[in-house]
Amino acid sequence: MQDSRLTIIDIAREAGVSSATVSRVLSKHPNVKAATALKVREVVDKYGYQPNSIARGLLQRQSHVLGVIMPDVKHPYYAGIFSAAQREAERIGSAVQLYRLDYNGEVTLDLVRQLIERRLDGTLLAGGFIESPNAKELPAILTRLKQYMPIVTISPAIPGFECARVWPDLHSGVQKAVEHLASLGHKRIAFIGATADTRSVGERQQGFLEACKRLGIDGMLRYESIHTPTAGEACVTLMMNTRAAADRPTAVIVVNDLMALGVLKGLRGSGFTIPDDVAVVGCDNQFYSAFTDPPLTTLDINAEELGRLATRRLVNGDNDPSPNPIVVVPELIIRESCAAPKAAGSEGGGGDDRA
Amino acid sequence: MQDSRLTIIDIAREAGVSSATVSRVLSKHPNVKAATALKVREVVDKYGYQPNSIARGLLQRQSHVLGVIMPDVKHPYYAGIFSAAQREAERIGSAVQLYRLDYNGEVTLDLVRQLIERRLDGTLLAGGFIESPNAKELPAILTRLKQYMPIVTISPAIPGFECARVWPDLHSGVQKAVEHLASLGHKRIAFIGATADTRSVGERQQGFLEACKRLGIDGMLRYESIHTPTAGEACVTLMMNTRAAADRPTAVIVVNDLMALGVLKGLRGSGFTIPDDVAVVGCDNQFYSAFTDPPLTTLDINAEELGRLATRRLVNGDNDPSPNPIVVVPELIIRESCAAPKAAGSEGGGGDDRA
DNA sequence: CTGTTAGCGCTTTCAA
DNA sequence: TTGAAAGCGCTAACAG
Repeated sequence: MQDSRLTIIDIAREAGVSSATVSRVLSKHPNVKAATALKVREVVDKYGYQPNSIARGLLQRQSHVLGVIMPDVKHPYYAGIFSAAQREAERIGSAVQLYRLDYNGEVTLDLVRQLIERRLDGTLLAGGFIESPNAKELPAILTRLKQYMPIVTISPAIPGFECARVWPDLHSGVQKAVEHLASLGHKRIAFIGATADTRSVGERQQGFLEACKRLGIDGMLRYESIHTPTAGEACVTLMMNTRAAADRPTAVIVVNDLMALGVLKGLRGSGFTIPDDVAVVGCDNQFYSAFTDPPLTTLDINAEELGRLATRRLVNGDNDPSPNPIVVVPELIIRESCAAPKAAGSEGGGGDDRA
Repeated sequence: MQDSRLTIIDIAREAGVSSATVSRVLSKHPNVKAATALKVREVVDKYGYQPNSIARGLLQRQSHVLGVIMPDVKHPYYAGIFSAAQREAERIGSAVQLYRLDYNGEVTLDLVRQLIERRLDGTLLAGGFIESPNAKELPAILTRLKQYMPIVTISPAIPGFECARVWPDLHSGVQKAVEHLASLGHKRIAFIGATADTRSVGERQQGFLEACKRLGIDGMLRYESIHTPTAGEACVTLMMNTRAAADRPTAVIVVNDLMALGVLKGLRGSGFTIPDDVAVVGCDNQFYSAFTDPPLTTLDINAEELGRLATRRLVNGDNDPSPNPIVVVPELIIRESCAAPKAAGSEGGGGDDRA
């Protein structure tokens, strides 16, 4: 832990040149005689000298660090975004720092202060907190942050604040799911995980409702703002066992794959066969979704692509002052969790003994 | 993007004091008259001045940044570690940067150079690359890195390199799994995902083999160095359909939960009932493991705890010069994927029509 | 092609 | 209790 005290001046002295020359050699500046460069490199290698990028950053006014703010990297959706951001940053020699913000936490002045003090080269924000309708101060805080560095969000438009955005077209994505189900013959479909809290969910709901209306489908919303497997299990169990067979949906669309995991389990636990008794569509296309029982038909919103595009945009920010959002179109991945509904009137699954 | 040019000198001038005084106020140094401090704060607030932590870092020789090097944050195990590292770092006002290294990539001089140039306050390493037996240069490279900053690894001991470590006791953990299966009456157990490449797997294998020997169990190793669901599905399908019912294991232990996902699917696909035809134990206790079909009995190696302890150790590094590894004891989470084997000689599941 | 010089924005003795 | 001054390690004119 001592070598780091070696400075460019020591190297310069040892090589019999000035620090400016060493600097030029190190940054591959052309105007250096080959012989001089060689000698400097020898000394650098001999002592294992490593320039201090903090000092360089101070002078050049950039840190070569990008910030990423999200609620939970453990969630595969965010992990995908973060991972992609890291790879993009790596390509241009930058590092990414992670900052956490609870799902419903507000972007606080404190967090913003930290980002600014660290003089990050840019910040990427993703997560429900951006969409929270009760985050009154959000626009002001983001506006402040934006005075100091470029910002890109993976989010719907934020009223009162403009910046570069990347966002999946959930609205039309969910419509694809409904159309798929309709083409299979479903007439009663439930959307599980509806909530008024986040706009990303709002877009899904709205797409769902519109498609149902257009296609003459009885679409029902099941509200549940917590999108965990546990919540999904409870929610679907209640829904199915609480109503007569004729009133039960023959298909469900779940707000995300994580919650769908619980829906699948709840359905199996109540004796329903998937997809025969009830078809299930998820949203996210997580790595595990091809291995559920049965493999889950789901909407791929391509988190990594979102992260990649957002980071790229952040990095090219200056070329691109105030542009339209980049829209990523989700793709419906058809697996085995959907089939045609059983003929109306026949047994509605194993749920009857419970109702 | 202009305000950041405001420096401590501007504030000092505006407040009619020297920059030293502003500095003292900002860092809550006691020797400042209350009135002076107040005036300074007023000016700071008025202009929204934000100190430059890069400049401060240059002087104080620390960046308040920790580096985390791992193969893939998208993998829930690594995501857990990284997330925990972030939280721990946050507590002490530090940020975490992610650096990626492929599973079998070597820790290169280039990566190490970057860490040193950025003058990180410490580095946390986790992942198979640390364990690769063919990484001949690893000790030398890590030794170099360690000259510049504290290092903690989440790994088995690295021959030729000493540093603080945190590691789960996989050896005894897997024994618990075997014991559980033995107590259920299993006599033929397979370990899926064996490999000579990584020592973390080696420890599992060894624990498995020892427990089998001790308990008089016919333990078989299925080699497969790629631990994906797809590989698990292929591996188990081959194993089960390739041998007569009497030779098939009645239980399998899978090297991790991710691969177990595929094993479960392969087994179902071949017509085996879980747990009656074959019991399955995973390893990791991922968030999805409670929601597989059936819910997976698994060894919880507690990635977040590993990450938390490792980070804490990194931060307290100086108090703790060259200590023993911290060992985390995994816990067997019993769910529904294991049961007693069916009476010997009875139908071995749906696999027969294939053998 | 190379050296001198003047900082980048902050902290920290040392004196006052 | 405060200020002056000397850097932290590097880069970027500007001369030469």
